[in-house]
Amino acid sequence: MPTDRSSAGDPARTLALLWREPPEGPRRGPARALDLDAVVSAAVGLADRDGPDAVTMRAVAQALGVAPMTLYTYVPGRAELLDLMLDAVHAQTARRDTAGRPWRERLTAVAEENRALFTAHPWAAAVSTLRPPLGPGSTAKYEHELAALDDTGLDDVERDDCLTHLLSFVQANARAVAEAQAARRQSGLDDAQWWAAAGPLLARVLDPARYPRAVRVGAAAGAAHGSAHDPDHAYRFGLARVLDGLAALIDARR
Amino acid sequence: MPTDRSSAGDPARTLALLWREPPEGPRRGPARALDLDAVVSAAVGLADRDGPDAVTMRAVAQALGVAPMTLYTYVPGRAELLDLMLDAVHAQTARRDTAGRPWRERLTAVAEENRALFTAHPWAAAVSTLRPPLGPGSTAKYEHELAALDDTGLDDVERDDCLTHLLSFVQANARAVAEAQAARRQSGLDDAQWWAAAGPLLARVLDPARYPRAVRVGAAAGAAHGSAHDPDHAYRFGLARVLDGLAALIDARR
DNA sequence: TCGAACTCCGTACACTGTACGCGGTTTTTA
DNA sequence: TAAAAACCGCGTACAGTGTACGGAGTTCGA
Repeated sequence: MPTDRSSAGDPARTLALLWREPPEGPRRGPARALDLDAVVSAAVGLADRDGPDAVTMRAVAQALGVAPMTLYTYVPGRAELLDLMLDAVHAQTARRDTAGRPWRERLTAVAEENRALFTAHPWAAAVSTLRPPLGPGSTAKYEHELAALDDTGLDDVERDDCLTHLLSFVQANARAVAEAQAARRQSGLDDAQWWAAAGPLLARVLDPARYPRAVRVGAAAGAAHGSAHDPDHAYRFGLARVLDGLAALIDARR
Repeated sequence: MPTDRSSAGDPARTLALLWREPPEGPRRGPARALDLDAVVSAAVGLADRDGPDAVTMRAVAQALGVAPMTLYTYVPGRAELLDLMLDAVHAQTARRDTAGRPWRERLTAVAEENRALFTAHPWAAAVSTLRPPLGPGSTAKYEHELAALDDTGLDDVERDDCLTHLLSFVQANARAVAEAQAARRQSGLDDAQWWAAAGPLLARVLDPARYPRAVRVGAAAGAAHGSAHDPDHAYRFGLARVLDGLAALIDARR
């Protein structure tokens, strides 16, 4: 009987994989054909190209030229694979050195780096970050990002709060982008086609007398950016607001 | 041959359902056993109790005492059902009248109302709001929330920007709550059990020399709120920051 | 009166994650 | 040196998902 007890959802097992800690004791049996990194990077490649839903165990296996069940000797299950994927891309993110620059510029760089991550890996926005993988990649990322809050006069708890707030904003924005992408992929309709189909009915049903502000503001917003919602604009607007909000806290501290 | 062309993903069809516009022309065939509201509220009940994944077509059908395929005479598919569910709960949200109060109080009320919505219906945070259902419920909600930005000196586009920013924050926070709930439901581990299992390995691997800020700040944050991440605290902190950020814009306008 | 349109729905299909167990390979132990 | 134990790869199978298709029964307009 293997020493594996209820493998799925075991935090220790997942962490051991994240940190690439080989199970203690001597190994027997035939040499492995693959290694964990190969599995993870095949999955990342799939997700980058075809979206998060493309990461099925069968698809990853096929990309690697093995049978689906073979993956389970490398990874306890799909959920853990996603954790590993996230930590892997966290490890690869560019980290600008902004030491000595003003805090606003440093935090802007952090936001930009995260935005770049989500641009390169849109699926990453969709996987939960609440309880982050806590692997080497995520930890290094966290360390780097905390450095941007050095010399702000904030205490440790506040630094975590500020960083969480900033990253949560960037992630929310990235999710909006990813959802728009997914919606287009599934429906096969771009924004113009959607409005062409929906417009007549909406015009009949959106009574300006009943919804004066909604109709007016909706039309203005739609005209300003080309579409109903422009995530790029929302990012620029939102980032400025977030930094202004943090400024009220940080500049008061010193 | 029915007049239905490629029913799934047809915006006009979905909008007609949202606004409860009966298809034109006379109806034949036997009287319907259910109506759309019954289907939607059965689905909402299921989601409220058992989470969004519990809303399967088979489960909804069983709750209503009909065969699964029967649902498809009321709703084009699961995606549209989710849109209808969202619009339904949007229609039911409490809307405080804060006319005459200062803008900060009005926006706080809007945030609070949305938070209450997500508390009552955690699944709602998970469904995309990028391109909102645009049904009567969502439209009335939008109208109400825009009223909170009356007399702020902002132009129409800015009002939409500000509201989107605020709501996006509240939704991101609600998603964190929902994800934590889902993680607990699936793993069967509460926060203490997770740390008990993960702690030893983390202690060995999180080298304070390599990750000085991460270890220090992580520990401080974990000690401050009981757990690794406290969404309640994040909400209070974040809302204050968001309002401060908007203040920099609004107070400059007048 | 008859066909069209509509009802509800049984069956079937493609797809998912993954439990179980088998045969072969390698290392450790007796 | 032989047996046992642990491991690899993986074929098969199962429960679950959304939903396409088409049939049987019902109601209405022509």
